Amino acid sequence: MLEARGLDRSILPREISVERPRNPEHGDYASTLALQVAKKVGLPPREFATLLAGELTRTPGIKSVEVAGPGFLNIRLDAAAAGEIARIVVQAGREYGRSSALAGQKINLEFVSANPTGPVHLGHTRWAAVGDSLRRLLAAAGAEVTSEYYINDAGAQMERFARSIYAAAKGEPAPEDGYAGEYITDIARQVLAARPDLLDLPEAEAVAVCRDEGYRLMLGEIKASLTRFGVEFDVWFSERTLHEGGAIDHAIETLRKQGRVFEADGAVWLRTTDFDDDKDRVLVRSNGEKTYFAADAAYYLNKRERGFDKCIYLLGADHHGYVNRLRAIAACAGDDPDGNIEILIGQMVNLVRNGEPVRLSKRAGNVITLDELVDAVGVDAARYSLARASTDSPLTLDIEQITRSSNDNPVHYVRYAHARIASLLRHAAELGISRGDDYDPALLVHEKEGELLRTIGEFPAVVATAAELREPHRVARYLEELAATYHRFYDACRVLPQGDEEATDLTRARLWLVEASRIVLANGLELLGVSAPERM
RNA sequence: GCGCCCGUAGCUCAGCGGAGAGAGCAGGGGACUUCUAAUCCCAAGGUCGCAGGUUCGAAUCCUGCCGGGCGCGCCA
Repeated sequence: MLEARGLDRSILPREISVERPRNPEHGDYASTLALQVAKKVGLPPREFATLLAGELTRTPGIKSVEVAGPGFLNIRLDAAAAGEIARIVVQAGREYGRSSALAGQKINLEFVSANPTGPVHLGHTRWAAVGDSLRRLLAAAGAEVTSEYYINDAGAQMERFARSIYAAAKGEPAPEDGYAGEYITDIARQVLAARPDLLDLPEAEAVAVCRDEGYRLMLGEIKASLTRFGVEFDVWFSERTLHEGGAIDHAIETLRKQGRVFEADGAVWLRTTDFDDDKDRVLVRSNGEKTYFAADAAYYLNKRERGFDKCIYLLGADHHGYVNRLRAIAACAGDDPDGNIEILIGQMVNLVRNGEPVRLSKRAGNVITLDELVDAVGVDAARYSLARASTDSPLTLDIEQITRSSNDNPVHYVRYAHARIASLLRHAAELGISRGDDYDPALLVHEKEGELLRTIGEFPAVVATAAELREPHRVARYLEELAATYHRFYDACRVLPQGDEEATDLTRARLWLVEASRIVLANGLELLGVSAPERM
């Protein structure tokens, strides 16, 4: 058609996008192609669209193509073609939604990484929920992903932690720069139980015992909390091993070879200002101590040496000042700061209780911890509530609301859809009705059936996009839409026969659609780490 | 002062170049001899912070303001 008008195909965009319009009146698919290229073709958009429509209408499976508005192409499939998606979903089962969009990428995904000096609190919990979903998403998109927790067990905070436990063991208040909170007292009690001789030891030795035992106990508690939350880490990486194994010296050497290391004022610096950082960073202090930043650099280089093409960091907004310096580490090492390293910043989680904002402080004793949140609302509601919001926005959770009523959480709406399907399928089994092998999609002509088919067909694209953009909340929002579409279908279309009626071909066709819907709901919830119940 | 993020319905938040701007909750009115009414339907609710610009088209991109959050150590 283009050639007939003396035009070259190069006027077409590299990718022709066909999208699913929000408004069902705009067809099963819609394209803005005519609007985009009409000017180059030299025709009014509507006229060009009409030509395209004529071509498309001759394509098998397409029922109609109409031109709307300024030149939109609204495409409708015939029922048989549209219904094929249910067969695809049922046959793919748990695999439906997986893709190879990110195949070949070896990704290191680091998140939570809470200091082993206190319990996992709410800010970390947001990352636990989002990070673990992201891990599942990246894997579903075909990436080879390793989840990793960086344990900051080498700095001065470990010393403050140890002295805080020691003070508690002696029944004294926490040191001024120490950690307060009941968990310190609990740990002190456990340390005393394990080492009844603790208070008889020389102070330096006792503090060392408190540090080692406290660390072991605290890390165990953190792991237990995360495991209970359904979050798995492939690697628990100790900062201390970087110091002890000479990795920091090795890193400094590597950076020095790149010509980015210099000495000034008796300290060793990395010239991060070569790459967008506000100021250069100290690697080795004038007193000979290596900085936390030096460990960060060594850690990044260690990941790269372990073969990861892409190192993703999930950090809280209170650490966003680290973004440029971390990127600068990669750049100083000769890596691509836009490719080998990727830093995601999540905004704060605020809590409201009785109308009063609850401030979060790790030092204070009244922090909301992961365990407390889970005790209050359960794993499913907690994970879902945290994962359904974009991490770009600060999130306010109302403790009273999510504690008070489970119905206030969209997670129940989605899970209920799954339970409702499971119930229907049980009922079908009791009646001896099965969907059979002969699926006739042409029978699914009801408007609500069409909407449901279109929605389940979107799932793979949602998963791939969510993985590429690192935005798990897209999956949650999609599931809410799918659940709503299913509930509307259920309301409008009777599936099983009533009374003395016999099962028909339509009954069986709808059972295919119902099973396909169940599969997509289950696969989507799995990506969020939320359970899909058989009954509620 | 500099940097990052956010300002969309009463509240919590989606949408981030396309077609009267959406969901959940709260509040109003309907639908249960139901395959789970934990649902559905209807009505109501918005100068998409403000002002310019780019575009056939802007909540969406650019610039500048205004408001809010968080950061800017030879701390970790």
